[in-house]
Amino acid sequence: MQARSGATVQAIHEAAIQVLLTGGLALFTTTRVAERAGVSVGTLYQYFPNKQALLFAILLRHFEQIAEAIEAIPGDGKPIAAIAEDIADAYISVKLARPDATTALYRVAGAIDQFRMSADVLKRLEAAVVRLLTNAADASFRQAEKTAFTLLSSLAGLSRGSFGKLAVADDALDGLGAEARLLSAAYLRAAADA
Amino acid sequence: MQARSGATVQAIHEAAIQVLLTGGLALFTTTRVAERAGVSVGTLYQYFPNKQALLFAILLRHFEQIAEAIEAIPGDGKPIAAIAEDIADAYISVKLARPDATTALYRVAGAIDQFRMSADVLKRLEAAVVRLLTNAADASFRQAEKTAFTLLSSLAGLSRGSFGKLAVADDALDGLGAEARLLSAAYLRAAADA
DNA sequence: TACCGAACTGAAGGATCCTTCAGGTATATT
DNA sequence: AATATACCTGAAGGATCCTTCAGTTCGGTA
Repeated sequence: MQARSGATVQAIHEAAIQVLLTGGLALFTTTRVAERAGVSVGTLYQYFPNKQALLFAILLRHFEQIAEAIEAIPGDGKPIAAIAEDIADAYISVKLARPDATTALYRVAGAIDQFRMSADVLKRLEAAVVRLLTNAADASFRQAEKTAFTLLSSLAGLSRGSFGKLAVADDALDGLGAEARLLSAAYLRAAADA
Repeated sequence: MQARSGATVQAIHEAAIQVLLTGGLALFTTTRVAERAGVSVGTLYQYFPNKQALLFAILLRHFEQIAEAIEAIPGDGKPIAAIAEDIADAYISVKLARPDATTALYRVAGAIDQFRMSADVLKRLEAAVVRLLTNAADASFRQAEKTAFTLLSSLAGLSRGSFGKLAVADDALDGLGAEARLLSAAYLRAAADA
């Protein structure tokens, strides 16, 4: 009995991403999403109180996936260089796993007050990085929170930039992983206490 | 005779930023912008063919300001460390000069197909950075374009993240300049040919 | 089979919004 | 002062869109 509804939510979720991908925010319509999901608008509203909530839900889930990926990194005292690459890999791998979803979500980001609505997930993300920094074998961080924030923000920027460029250059994603590792390692080395 | 219209365009421009700042994209309405600018909707449509064009215009101008700031950096062979800090300073200073405008524009970014609509300015930005990298006294860059892109993207991410955090933390901008310099210098050092 | 609740449908209400255009007002020129 | 030109006004047309809800279908149960 739950099977039906579960599949429906999943379908709506997926349809939302597709609609976002094809038409952007401007054509992101509850009716259109429902249609694409193969259900009626009424059904959509049975699972999401309003349009914003739907938008927020898919954004939230994406952040959670990134958080999970970073939390899954073993925390035993590895050298900072290794940690840096692990974080970069975790971050980028989630983005690359669903390039379409990633692209779609970058279009929503502006419309939603990201920090006010998903401050918890962002904190969780930051905490996951802080934990890794703190456990580094060969370095310590006086301002681990700030360092984690800068690292995550810059990785986000690089990712966003690369996916954005995809619209005009097919090879925009080439070497993204390598650049992310380079950036991550360089910054963490520099941010560590001398 | 041109004075009137010039002031009007300027007023609309400014009003657009304010409206964006108060209500976000959802409440960004041609009528509202016109009202805030102290003119009628008809006047707005005399200078901008449609809503998107207005949005695009303010986004474009912002990018141009950043490009100008980076192009203004002297290109004589300075060490890479100095160049890195110059770039970071130029970038961040534009953002900090009008924090409200910056915040407002980050909300538009998603709605507009950034790369398709302003590819020229972005290329110009990238070229300005490439020029500086090429003229560095103590380093050479095999892939100057890619390095410039990564640098700019990561700076954008850090800036965006910090301004976004402003909604929940008043001191989010503290130390932004220092972090940007640290990030920029660390990455460029690492990206330079060994 | 008859019944019940969960899940789903989709037309319609109510609210904006974008854009146009016929007409008004200010400034400059002759 | 009269005329031409540049600017500006704002009501209204036309198009969506979000959201609701009375009614229908489906899966399981007695």
